[in-house]
Amino acid sequence: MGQEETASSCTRAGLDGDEEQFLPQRVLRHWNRLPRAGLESPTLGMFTPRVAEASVPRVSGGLGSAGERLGLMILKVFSSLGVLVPRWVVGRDEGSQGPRPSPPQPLFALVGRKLSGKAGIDEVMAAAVLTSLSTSPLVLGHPPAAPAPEPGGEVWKEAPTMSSSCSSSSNTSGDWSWDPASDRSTPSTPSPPLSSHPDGTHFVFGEPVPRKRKNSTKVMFKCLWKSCGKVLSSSSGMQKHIRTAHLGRKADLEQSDGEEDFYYTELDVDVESLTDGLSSLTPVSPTSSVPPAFPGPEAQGPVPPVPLPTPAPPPPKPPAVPRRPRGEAKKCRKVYGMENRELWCTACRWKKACQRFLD
DNA sequence: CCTGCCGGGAC
DNA sequence: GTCCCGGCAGG
Repeated sequence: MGQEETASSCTRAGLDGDEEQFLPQRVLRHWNRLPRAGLESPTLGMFTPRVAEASVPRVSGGLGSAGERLGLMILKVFSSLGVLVPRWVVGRDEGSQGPRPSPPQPLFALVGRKLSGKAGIDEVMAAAVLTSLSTSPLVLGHPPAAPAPEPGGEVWKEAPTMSSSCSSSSNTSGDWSWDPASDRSTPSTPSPPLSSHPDGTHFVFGEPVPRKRKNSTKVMFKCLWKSCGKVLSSSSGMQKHIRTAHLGRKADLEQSDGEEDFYYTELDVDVESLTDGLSSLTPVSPTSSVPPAFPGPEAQGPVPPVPLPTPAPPPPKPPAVPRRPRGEAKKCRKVYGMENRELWCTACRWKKACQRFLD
């Protein structure tokens, strides 16, 4: 069947599923094609794409038509990447009610300060915005529901909303869009400053990252293929690995179409940690690793000491986990009967909690 | 007794 | 990791 067609259409309409994690390399590729005017390269691993909406850049800061062209450029770049520009990038909402939570200072202002107007500046600006985005917050967003059109601002549906073939398996893990409401509800989300810091450091989620690589770090290449995670020290080696191990191609393929690039990413590896093994290489995912904001009573305050269990007497059973109450729903056994055991969900077949008919 | 599923063992 | 089953608890 048209597996590749489906994949490519998903890529165009927006990344989904497994494809999501491959974005950083794509961003980098675009980055590499742009004139960069001495700008830093984008920080990898900061993109978790999800197409939800696009909005037209409304230029703030009096950039005028240059800013508009920049906006179009950015959207062009992002649309070709299959990524949409989150709302805060384009600096909307200046007239809306209430102060915006934090980060969304329009990037245009930043870019406008950095660069003077010249022919061809659009691409440079777009590159700069890529840089800025690469250090921008990744906001866990709402599901790709209909975005509320911005009154007074043009709303640009650049990329189509995700096609049905792509959205069917949509989940919330990679949603990527600005949602002021949800942002307000997550006060613990660090409000990252925009790309450049006066002292020349990049901030990634509040963590200052040295602009220059330290001597103790080494660039490694991590395979992003599902459940692979292989780390190699050379990109060519990684490409070879992906070609042979995952793409089923010949290792000595003289000319590759570059597809391998989608399946690995760079890592800055602390050399010292290498001596402890590579197990700690898993890149910190800005989305998944952020603990849910539980402003509970013990959220602040001193960290409780390690709960040392009282020296337990030998035959004592830990208090049993409370059995989950029996649900109302009929489970596979009941629905299909013992004679149709092959129709049961796996869990039911294993006498585990039913996965098909959840309570 | 029937049902759901926890805990644990085999592979 | 998958797969299986003894046995327990609730109905």
